[in-house]
Amino acid sequence: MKRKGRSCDNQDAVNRGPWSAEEDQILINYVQVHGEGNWRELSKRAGLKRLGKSCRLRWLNYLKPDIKRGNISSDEEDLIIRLHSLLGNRWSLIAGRLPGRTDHEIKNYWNTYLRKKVEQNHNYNNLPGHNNIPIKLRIESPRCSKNSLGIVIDPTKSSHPVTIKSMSCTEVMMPTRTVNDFTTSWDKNPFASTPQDGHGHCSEGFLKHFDISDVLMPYEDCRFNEYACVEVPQHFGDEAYKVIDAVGETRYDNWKIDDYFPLDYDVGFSLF
DNA sequence: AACGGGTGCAACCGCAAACGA
DNA sequence: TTCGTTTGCGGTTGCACCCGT
Repeated sequence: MKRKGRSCDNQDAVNRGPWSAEEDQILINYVQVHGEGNWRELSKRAGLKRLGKSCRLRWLNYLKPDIKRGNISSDEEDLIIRLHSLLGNRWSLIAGRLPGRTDHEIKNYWNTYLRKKVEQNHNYNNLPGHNNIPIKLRIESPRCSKNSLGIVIDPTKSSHPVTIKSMSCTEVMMPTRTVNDFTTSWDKNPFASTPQDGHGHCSEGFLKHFDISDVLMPYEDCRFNEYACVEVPQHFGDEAYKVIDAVGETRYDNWKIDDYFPLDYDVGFSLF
């Protein structure tokens, strides 16, 4: 890849390379007066010998006033790690959950620092089977009054507890089973005693803890690119469900009980 | 002081989606 | 619907800086 401080190719003295303070000021002044957008035209009108694309990048990642740069806090770091494990390299989505941070900065921070840190983290890199897979999944059911069911598996707890949060569901599903064992009957699900209100609805924000080994069967190296199955009670029949990931994005609109979820960060089951 | 390898950051590239005529 | 343009995104790379030898 060629990149020089000043281009000497035929593009009529288009500046490349690092921005000067003067160029920055021109861009800031112009955007303050005329606003963002139409970057190619903006570049011309502002008298910047830069490609429009370059102006956009410079503004969005460095010059925009509400941008926070540097000093990423441990909380932010933690959030980035969890979101990355959930979303993969979808930097814009990750940045969208860190106010003031840009995808650009997060990407760089990840590539230069966090990735190594995470790779060195034994807990992350040495997940023995399912036990340490943190999962957050929500299934929307047409039978639920508020259409939601959430499951969080927290690997930081020594006993691998699972937290279930059910919000106003008329019925609670047990959503996590791995593919190689379908023998455990639904009746064993720990939600049989889910508290309900007088109208047959589960109480808002209901939480229940139980051991993950009760609900997840061991599956050899069940990590990325493996498959897991979500099992629901028989009486849910062939209805289609909506599957939403931990950040609220719809993954499947018409998920059926026999469908599988790839265990990677593109769908419902994800590290987080 | 000189050199070389490692690191971090900013800028660029290619591609695809979104937009608008 | 088509097609050109703009925008957004993620990956890659150039280069300055640091540090050890």
